[in-house]
Amino acid sequence: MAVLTPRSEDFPRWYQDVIAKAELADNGPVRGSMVIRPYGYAIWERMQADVDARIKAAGAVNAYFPLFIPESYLRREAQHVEGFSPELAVVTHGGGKELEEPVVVRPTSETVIGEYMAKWTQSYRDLPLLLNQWANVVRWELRPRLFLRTSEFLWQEGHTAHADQADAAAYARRIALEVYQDFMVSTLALPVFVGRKTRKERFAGAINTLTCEGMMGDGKALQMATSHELGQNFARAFDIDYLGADGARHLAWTTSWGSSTRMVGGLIMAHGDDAGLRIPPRLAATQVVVLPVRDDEKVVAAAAQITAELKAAGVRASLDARPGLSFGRRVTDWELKGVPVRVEIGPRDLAAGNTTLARRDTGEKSTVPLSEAAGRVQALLDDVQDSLYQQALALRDSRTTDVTSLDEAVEAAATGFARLPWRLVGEDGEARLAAEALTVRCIQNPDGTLPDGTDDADDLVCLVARSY
RNA sequence: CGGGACGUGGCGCAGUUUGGUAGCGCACCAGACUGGGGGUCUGGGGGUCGCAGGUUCAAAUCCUGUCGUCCCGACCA
Repeated sequence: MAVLTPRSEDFPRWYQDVIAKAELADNGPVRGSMVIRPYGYAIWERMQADVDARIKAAGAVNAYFPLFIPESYLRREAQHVEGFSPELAVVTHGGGKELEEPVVVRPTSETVIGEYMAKWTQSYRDLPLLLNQWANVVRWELRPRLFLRTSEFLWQEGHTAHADQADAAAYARRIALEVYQDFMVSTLALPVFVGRKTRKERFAGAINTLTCEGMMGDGKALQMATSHELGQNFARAFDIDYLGADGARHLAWTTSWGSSTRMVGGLIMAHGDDAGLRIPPRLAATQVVVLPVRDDEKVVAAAAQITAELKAAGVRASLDARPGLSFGRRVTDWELKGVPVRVEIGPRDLAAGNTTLARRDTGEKSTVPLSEAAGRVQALLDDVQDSLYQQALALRDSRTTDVTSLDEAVEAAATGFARLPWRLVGEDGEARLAAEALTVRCIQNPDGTLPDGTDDADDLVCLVARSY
């Protein structure tokens, strides 16, 4: 009687089981809405704190813009409104009356922020203007999946204005690499392919979209974050211009970039196993749980002491001495929740002056003297962080196949990613792939780095996969 | 919007064919024994059977209508 549906049997079902059993989220009352439970929200808060610090390190500052946007704003940028219209939630009534102009619930904030950027940008001295906001957005979804695709989700959206295209392009690139990729690699222990989206897959209104694509446990791709060069499209629509040093008026160049609660879904699917979630130590709100094996005064006292020592050493540790729950039950609970390391202590350990350390990533256990426990735990946490990354990387490498034709790509993408020269695909190829439920996830340089600009140089490669 | 299924305690389901006054597993509550990988036992609480009509002595079950949900085909962090 397994706790969860095995991943190999039914991956989507496994995903839902993990969310329910680890108490991450529930469906909301309105179809497509999501209730994020405390344990799931704690994961998001840790992600937020880390991403927020990186955004600030990149020079952007936080602000807040309204949830309601005049419908007319959306219309000002043709591609933008075309891209978002089908998924807009529109408010037609307020205060008991029909509104003269409907307002939309923001699906993203380029338009309102553009309006204010235009006010705030007078001189070249006001640039670059680097803004970010943490907010909820609404995109009415027909096929909701908790964390991955819900009608309302939480995210961070950055919006910047620059004096010239090169500066805007460099910033969009910097965000993709230094904020998103580095966060995913260093904190989420998740390797990502960073590349450029095809013209077809671009954000509505962008001239270039950069993406971080992760591989999930079933070989499907998940777009984990995106960074867009918006060219002068929004600057033109919202009159974001400035007086240059040359005394002439110039149109600004803008960017936008976002990462969302979808990353929680990526975390689950990239690292989870048949026993539940596996949270990388650097992300985990609880890094270590200390479990007394029996409800015995001495054992519990020893467990409490280890917990205190760990905390004093800077480890995020907690004690689980809940009476009435068997040891096995508590172990299973924390495995489901993905806590990286367990410290177990029972009468036998105590008599020998030992404690048992168990790592979540491999299940491996070791016995160490009580006096050394705190120090060993620190080292173990570093090990788990590294090992989760290596496991995710090994999976991705083993399921990424270099191919030389579209037919081979279709075959390889049945189980993972196919990499092939972009010139073999092109827009016609994309249409053919779409018929097989496949998409070009991103375009890269042959060495896997992010291409500069948007030119279709001859040697570019692309990654093709099924995706969420 | 086109095709398929389903609505029965919190969750998952049986019961519907052949009407007889609602049951199982998990979860929950109380107590006891337990505790080195989802423990056992005893007792207990909780359901207008989606909704509205109708047929009948009697409806979860039959009839009509209605609402909702889920799955499959065009977009998306």
